[in-house]
Amino acid sequence: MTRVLVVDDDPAIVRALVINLRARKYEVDSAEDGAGALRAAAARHPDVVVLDLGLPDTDGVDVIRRLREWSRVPILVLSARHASGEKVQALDAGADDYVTKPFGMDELLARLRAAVRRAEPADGGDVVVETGTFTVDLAAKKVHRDGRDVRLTPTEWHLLEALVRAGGRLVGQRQLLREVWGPSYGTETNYLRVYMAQLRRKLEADPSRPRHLITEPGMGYRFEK
Amino acid sequence: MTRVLVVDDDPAIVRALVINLRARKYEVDSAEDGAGALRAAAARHPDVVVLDLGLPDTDGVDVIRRLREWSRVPILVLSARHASGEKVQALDAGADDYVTKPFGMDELLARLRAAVRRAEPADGGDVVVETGTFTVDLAAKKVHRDGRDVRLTPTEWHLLEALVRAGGRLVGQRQLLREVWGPSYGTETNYLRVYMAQLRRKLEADPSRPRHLITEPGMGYRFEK
DNA sequence: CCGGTCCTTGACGCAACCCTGACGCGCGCG
DNA sequence: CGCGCGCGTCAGGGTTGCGTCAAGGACCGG
Repeated sequence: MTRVLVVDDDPAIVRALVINLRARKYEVDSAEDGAGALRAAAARHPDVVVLDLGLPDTDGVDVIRRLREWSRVPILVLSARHASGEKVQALDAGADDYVTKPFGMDELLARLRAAVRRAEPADGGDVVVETGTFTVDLAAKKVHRDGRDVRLTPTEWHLLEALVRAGGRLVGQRQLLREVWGPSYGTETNYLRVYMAQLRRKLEADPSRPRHLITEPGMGYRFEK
Repeated sequence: MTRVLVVDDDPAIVRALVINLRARKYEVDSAEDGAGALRAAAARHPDVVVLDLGLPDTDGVDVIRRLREWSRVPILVLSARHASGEKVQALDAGADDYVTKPFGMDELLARLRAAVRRAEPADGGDVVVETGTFTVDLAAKKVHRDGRDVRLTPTEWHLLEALVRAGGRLVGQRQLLREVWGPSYGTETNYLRVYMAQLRRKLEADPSRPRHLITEPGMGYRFEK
């Protein structure tokens, strides 16, 4: 879950933001001055900071600078000042975006999404699924087993991907055929038999007794961790 | 030097931006419609795009989406519309920032600096990638091998860069073609064969048995350390 | 005007992949 | 008990995809 730190000395604005963000499944912390903001940022490591420039104790730009000394968290500045000098200062100090009050909530949320989205892929969001015998990396399109890479043909990979993406649920033969071979297929269940066998030969410890690539007779197939 | 692509159908705005940017030592390209923008982006690989939403040929949001299919270049949207719906659309399509006309030049420049600054370290996590046989310096655009520089042609470099930037993930042939040759390509897989062979000849210890520039038959290519 | 570099394009051989048909087996049902 | 059905296995043949080489043309600098 994405964690947001909201910093503003106006309780009304904090409340409005907290309610809106929580409703959208963000995890929200808040602070009402610069010192509290820096403390909260250090303690909670938010994924994005919404920062009002007009704080009671510190100059907002100074808060940005202090934050930037050790963190790259996206900072979205909120300010009542329209003067371009303020904006330039804040942005050059390390802010990522600058929104003037009064602001539209949906615009702010969109800017927030943009800021978070940008920061994400740096971490590397590969989806890896592990079983007792092998490992599937959906992002890298790689399969690992016993410390070695397993070579899969395109069709084999598509089939495995469709099963793994289903996340343990049963996938009907029709659906499987459509996903892998295209929408005009649906009855060629022999394809499934052949390629499931090949997958099991490459991935299962005992291909004749599959533990992860399970067939549900008459219905379809299922991937189990 | 930072390369900027300016897209606007109003010559006055383009001229103003070009002059201001050039004065600040940016390298500037420009386009006046969506098609030209996509072409220029593919050909020149800008570090940031300034994009007007009101283009004559294409919907601006569509340009963003097309760009995002193959590129992560920061996009700064310029628009005369203040409606928040437009902003949300553009930002969610993949834009990084949204500025309404008329805009202050210094504010725009500050937002541009912010966008570029953000993008730099994201790519530059490991600017230098080493393998057992050769070294790729993404920042300096140089390849080292056995203590000497390897001379790569522009196309060879683009291809290598696209693979290395993927960080071990498989890159599909379509995507590779689009990133290197531009969005209008996608089926010319023979290009890939020729240039992969040249890269392997220059970089692999045994070009006929590549260890780092791997082909996954029917799917794409992969760079491995 | 000439030489070199780089990109594009075509042809060819070879390996790998996809499809297909045949067979065996277990199971349920008539 | 015989039969049909669904599934797993195997092997062969047509086709595709990949690597390689070489030639033609555009572009640039001398």
